[in-house]
Parts: sequence; C-alpha cells; structure tokens
Amino acid sequence: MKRLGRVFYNRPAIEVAHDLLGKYLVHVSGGVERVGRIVEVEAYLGPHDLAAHSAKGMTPRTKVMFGPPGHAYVYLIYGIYHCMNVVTDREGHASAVLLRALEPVRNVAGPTQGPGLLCRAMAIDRRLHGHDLVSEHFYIAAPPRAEPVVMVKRPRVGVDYAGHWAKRLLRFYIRGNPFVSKP
DNA sequence: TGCACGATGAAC
DNA sequence: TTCATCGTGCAC
Repeated sequence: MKRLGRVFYNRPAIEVAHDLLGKYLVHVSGGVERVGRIVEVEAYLGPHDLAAHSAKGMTPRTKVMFGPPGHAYVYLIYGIYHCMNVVTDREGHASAVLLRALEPVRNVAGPTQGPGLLCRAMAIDRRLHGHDLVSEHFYIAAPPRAEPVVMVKRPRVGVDYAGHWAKRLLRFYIRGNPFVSKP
C-alpha cells in the first residue's frame, strides 16, 4: 500500500474529497493495524463556508485547519464522539474533508457508519489532533487494487444552521455501498 | 466565571 | 423527539 503524499492534500477540498473515496485509512496503535476503506466524506471549503468550523475564524481548536494540508483535524462533538477531518489546500485556506463512513478492511471492530462511530472503531481521538498524515502510524493510502466507484452527491448532514451553504452538494459517497451512513 | 450549544447516535 | 456529556467560544 502506498501512502498518499503532501501533494494529494494540497488541492481544493472538493477535489480531495472526491479522490478520498475508495482510499484506505490506516491507524497503527497498541501493536494493532486498523484499516478501513473510505466510502463517505464531506467537504468544508473554508472560512467563507458557513458550515465550516473555520468560518468562526482561527481559534485554538481550528488552528490546525488554517495550517498546512495533510494534517488531521480531530475534535470532540456533543461531549461523546470524535470527528476526523483531513486538512486540505494550501496553508491558510482553512478547508478540510470530514470522513463520515468506512468499510472495514482489517482489525476494525464495531459499526463505522457515521463520523463518530468511525472514530470509535478506528481508535481515533483528540490525541491525534494535528497529527501529520504524511507519516507513520496514522495515514491514508491508495488501496492495493483500486475498484471503480460511482459517486453520489448530496447535501451535508447536520449543518442546517449554515443558510444556503446547507444546500450545497458537498457530501459524497460511493453509490450502493452498504457502509454509507445515511443513503 | 458562567453558559448555550454542537459536522452524533441511540433510545423511545 | 429526547437525551447523553463536555470542550469551545463568547458574553458578562
């Protein structure tokens, strides 16, 4: 498996989101290598995108989004679940792609349909916030055999507060995949 | 220092 | 539709 390099992430969030479908998320911890195939994502375009956390400006939490591409933006939601994003585009653009669902490949226990469940199953938490994905132990890789995917575009989930931005088709998933969170 | 709320998920 | 549960951001 070939780990994705910086150039993969150094592009507009929508492009990266499209290309992440079918890629493998890898997390090695406690001597266990967990691998899941990315089947659902959402793009957050930057401070002008009112659904993006970076729309509130740079804060201690969102600082990573304003940094260089290829880093993990992990945060706690509702005090219970974690959500994982990949920072995209050039430094300062503050855009990212939220990973919403995985298809288990190796050592993935429990449901993975949804951003919170995905992180639980992959043992991802705040300790990985800011982690460089172009490194060992926690990264994204091209699968051994890339299978053709048909992409579906839908509005993002849970961002009704974002006005017209809530209507944009920035949620992408693999058509027909049974691990998508809300087909 | 206090407080309202969230890129969720599960129960009722 | 309600609730669990807590860090974050902003008001005071």
